Amino acid sequence: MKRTILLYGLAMAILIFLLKYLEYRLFVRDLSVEFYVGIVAVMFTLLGVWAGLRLTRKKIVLVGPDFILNENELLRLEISKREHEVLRLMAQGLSNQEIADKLFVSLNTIKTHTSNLFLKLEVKRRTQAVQRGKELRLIP
Amino acid sequence: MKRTILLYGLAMAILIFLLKYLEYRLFVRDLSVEFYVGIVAVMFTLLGVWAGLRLTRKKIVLVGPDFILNENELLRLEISKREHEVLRLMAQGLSNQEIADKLFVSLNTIKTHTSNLFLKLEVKRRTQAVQRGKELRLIP
DNA sequence: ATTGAATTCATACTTTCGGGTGAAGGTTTT
DNA sequence: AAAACCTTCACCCGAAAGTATGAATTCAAT
Repeated sequence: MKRTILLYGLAMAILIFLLKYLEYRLFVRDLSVEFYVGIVAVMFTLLGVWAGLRLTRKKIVLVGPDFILNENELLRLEISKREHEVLRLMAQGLSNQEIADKLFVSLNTIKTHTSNLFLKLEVKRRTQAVQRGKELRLIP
Repeated sequence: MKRTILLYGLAMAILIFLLKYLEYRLFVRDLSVEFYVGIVAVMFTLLGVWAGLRLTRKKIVLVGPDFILNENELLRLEISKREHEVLRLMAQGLSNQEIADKLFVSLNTIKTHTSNLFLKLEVKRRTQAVQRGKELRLIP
């Protein structure tokens, strides 16, 4: 905050210096006052934008879509589409049987997928898999 | 966005009108150019601050501590301290046995706690309990 | 002091999970 | 075509999780 104020003051000083310089140059050359005012207006608008954002920057953060799939990790860990899908459903608290029903495959198939997932994610339990999946942004 | 630009334009128009008015008044009264420029600078600085914040406002959000315990829900659901603690550890991917070891109690005790938690949270599995716990802000 | 809730533990039983192995059918790549 | 990979499924086994019931202990509140 103190730093921001100092920076603002510094910027102000530089601008005032520039303005004085412009004032000297432009008045000597007899340019219109409107043009001069325009430059002042533009410069201070930009300064205002900059200062305003700077003053609030520490409290703000960009908000994008709150989940962006990390496809690199999927590739790196060699997780297939089906496995990814199973991981998603697992993260929703479904049992293997429920996942099997939802995907119209057998319970054994899901077990295979989950086992492979645990290997690839280097975890031992589904709760940990969900955690890890979220950490790596594989699931929301 | 379109609205913002329109508002900015409108504000600009008003300011320009005011400036013209000031220009007329001040020059008639023979006030210094520096004073005039100062007013322009201040106004456009403020305009810049306002416009800058406005242009980014939709993308920003206040950042506080990222977890605030919802004690009301704990009371409402009649979840005891011990149960809450178990829920926390459960959310960290620990098995019942690991939780038991960490709390220096028997496995059976943890099972009792988890069972009661599932009843109170109205879920059937630990993965769902973790989900629910996060939804209700009982755990980070 | 008694009531009531919380915590602890046990036993017994069922269900779900997870590990290991193997294998058939399909697709893609080489 | 052959190799490599994905998906599917099966069977077995042990471990973990979850359900039900009952009970002893502690601790706060009435």
